[in-house]
Amino acid sequence: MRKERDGESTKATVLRAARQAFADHGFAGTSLAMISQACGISDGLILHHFKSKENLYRMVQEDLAAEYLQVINQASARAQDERQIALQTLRAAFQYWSEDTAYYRISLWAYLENQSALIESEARLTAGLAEKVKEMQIHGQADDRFSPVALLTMTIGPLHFWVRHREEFRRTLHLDASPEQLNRDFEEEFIRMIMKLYQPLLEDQADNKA
Amino acid sequence: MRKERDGESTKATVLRAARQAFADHGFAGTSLAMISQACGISDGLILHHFKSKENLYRMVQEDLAAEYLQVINQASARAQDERQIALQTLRAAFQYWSEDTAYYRISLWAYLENQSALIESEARLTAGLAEKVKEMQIHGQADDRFSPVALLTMTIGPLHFWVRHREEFRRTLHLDASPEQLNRDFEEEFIRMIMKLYQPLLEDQADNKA
Amino acid sequence: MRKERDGESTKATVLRAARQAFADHGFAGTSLAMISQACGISDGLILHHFKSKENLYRMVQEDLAAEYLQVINQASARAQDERQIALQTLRAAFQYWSEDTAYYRISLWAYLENQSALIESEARLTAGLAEKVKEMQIHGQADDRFSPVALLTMTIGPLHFWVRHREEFRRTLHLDASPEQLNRDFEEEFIRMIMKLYQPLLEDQADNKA
Amino acid sequence: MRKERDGESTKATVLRAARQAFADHGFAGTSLAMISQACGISDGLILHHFKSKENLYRMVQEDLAAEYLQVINQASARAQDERQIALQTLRAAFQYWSEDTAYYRISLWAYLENQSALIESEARLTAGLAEKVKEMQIHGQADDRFSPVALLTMTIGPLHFWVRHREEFRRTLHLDASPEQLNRDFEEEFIRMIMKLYQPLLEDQADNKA
DNA sequence: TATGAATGAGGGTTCATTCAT
DNA sequence: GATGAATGAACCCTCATTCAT
Repeated sequence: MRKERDGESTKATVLRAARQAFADHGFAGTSLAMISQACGISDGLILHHFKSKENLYRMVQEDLAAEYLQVINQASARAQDERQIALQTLRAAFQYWSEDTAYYRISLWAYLENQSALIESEARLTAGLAEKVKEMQIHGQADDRFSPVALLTMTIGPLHFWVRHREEFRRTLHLDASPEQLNRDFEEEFIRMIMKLYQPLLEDQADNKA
Repeated sequence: MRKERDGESTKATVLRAARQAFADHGFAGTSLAMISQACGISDGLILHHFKSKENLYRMVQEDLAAEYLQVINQASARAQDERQIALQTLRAAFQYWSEDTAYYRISLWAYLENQSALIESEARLTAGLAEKVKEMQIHGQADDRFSPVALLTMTIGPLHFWVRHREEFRRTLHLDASPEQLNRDFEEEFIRMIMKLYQPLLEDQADNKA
Repeated sequence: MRKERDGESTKATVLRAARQAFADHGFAGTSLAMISQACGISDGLILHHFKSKENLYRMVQEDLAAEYLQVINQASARAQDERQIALQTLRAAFQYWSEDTAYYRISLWAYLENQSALIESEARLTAGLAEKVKEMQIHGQADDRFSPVALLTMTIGPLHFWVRHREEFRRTLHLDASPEQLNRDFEEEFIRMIMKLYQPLLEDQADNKA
Repeated sequence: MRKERDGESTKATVLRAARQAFADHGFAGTSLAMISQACGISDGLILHHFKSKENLYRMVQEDLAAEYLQVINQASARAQDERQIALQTLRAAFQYWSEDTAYYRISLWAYLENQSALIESEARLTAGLAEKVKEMQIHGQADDRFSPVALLTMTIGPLHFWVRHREEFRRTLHLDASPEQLNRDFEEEFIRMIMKLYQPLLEDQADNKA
């Protein structure tokens, strides 16, 4: 059948199918046969290009990490006003995860399966974000009574939680909006909640306290 | 070898080992042989007691769900002051997850592997919590400019995130406290952040706005 | 549950269930669990009474052989006219097989599975029948140009074949009679065919030949 | 070990061994390990080529059905005189079954195990034969006082019975001819019996009756 | 007599991987 | 680059049988 002899396009095809399969079933739950069937490329050839299943998994993860990083970076680059960088980044992350759960799911799988490749990429990202929060605190843009790590946790944690549970919410709480509408609504609420949380103590409040 | 002939204790032994194994490696990643080796009970016997691997998994999940529910209920029962129920529940959940990640991990696995047993138990729990948040809003104990779902997401999401990433934080941010200390510190910070987030608009703030 | 402590009735219950199961699925295809489930008696107890699965199978076969022998003997005993013994026997066999195929099926299984218990009982029966055919030939009641074995084969073979294929005939040849009616019709035709086949050469035919 | 890398020959080898094994022990009684050992091909590879044990069984049956059909068709094609087609077919079937009981046994297994693949092929064959018997009756070559189905049963039934019991006959009736001789003798007797049975009523007999 | 706990072997099947073509 | 034949280990599960109770 497939005799195109184009290694690169073959690899890309495999990576696409593998990403979906790994996202759906994790590393252990995905067999090369599944990927092979999904993209019409014999498992022999898959192994020829990627050495081993584990290596293929790693490449999928690296691909995803790079893609995600790019999305985040582009978002902060797009922000003209420097004060809006944080906001833009947040929105970009939210939208990226909302639209395609592959990254979110594979990142979860990787965590559970102790596959560290993705984890490390995420760790670097987190460290960068923590640094930015600290800067915001220094510039009086974030409440400095909380540690950067704590604020970060309050920021990203809900995003993860939302992506994972939004459908369940819709079902069990009988919310009647469409998934898309629900998502947009939450995004706005989320931004407002984050702003309330981050808002530094107002002077008059500080006075009140005294 | 094993000649105890006590079905109940055998089942308990298996359940304990299975919980650990499933938490560590998920359903697909756990083989009966692993469990068998971990608890010294032949896989034939495991199947004799639990019919199938899937059923064993389900029972592990049911066990966990019941255990967690009990912890939560006991916590809210212990609270003397009615206003503190929410706080107590939050602390109990935080501590339960912090001490033993089995529940958290298996719940994640179940989500990823589309095993619905645990999911449904969680869905019921979430619905109950959303109801409580709504009541808090009615009684003026929570900011009613946000939807209950949104507040809930901002509450539980960070908990999940913390449990999952605390070690990574310690490593990449070079935090020098012990894991236990770090955990206690975060708990306090977390409570304070939640309180800030939930705090209803003060009247004078409302005035300021106007 | 079952605490009647009546070994004999237990054995009988097991034998009944086992006969059906073995008839349906053969020796290899029947598991003790199937029998156990069918009659509500634990497989431990089944083995306690019958030593082994193989022995249980043998007992089922012996039961069947004895039962069949009795039917045949009673038939020939009922025949008042000595000349009708053969006919009665034939009819009895036909009816026994037609009503309950357990004997027929288990006899087939035994043949295929090289389980000799039933085979030997059948062999003795066949030898007896061959002897009777020889006597009929001596008394001028059967065509003596054919060997007893050949006549016997022409007599019993069709019976077996009919029992096995009657349903298939009904289906593929679109015969519209009820199974019971079809069976009765064939029985009569069969008797007539056998009589034609057995009929000794008439004298005038012999003359014609000369 | 096996490094031939010739899929077709491998499949043929497996089919040969499988045919024997299934004929000997039936579907349930045959394990892939048995076949694997018999032909020196690992069960993994067997499954690679045949997908499943059940599918392998089906292919064995299809092979046999095709082979048998060919034998039958060739026999009737060989007959020069049109009146001898029936006879030739009968002889061919008799010889095919006598020489190799694989077809006969597997057909029996299939009947007992309710595996319909072979059954249907046989059903078609039987329907065709019934049609031919009817034609013979129309052309005055077969006694039309009997139904085609009845005549067919009297024809094929004894063949089956003979193949199954000839050895038993030899043993219990102390026949001293060789198996081959016995077989040839029976074939001739069988043909003569069939001819007597099929012979239409002679006119003078009809007269005698009147 | 009766149960069911316990075992160990073997069942069919899937799997990642190797290798000849 | 591409296929699919071939392997062997591991998978879940079923089985007949033993044995403590």
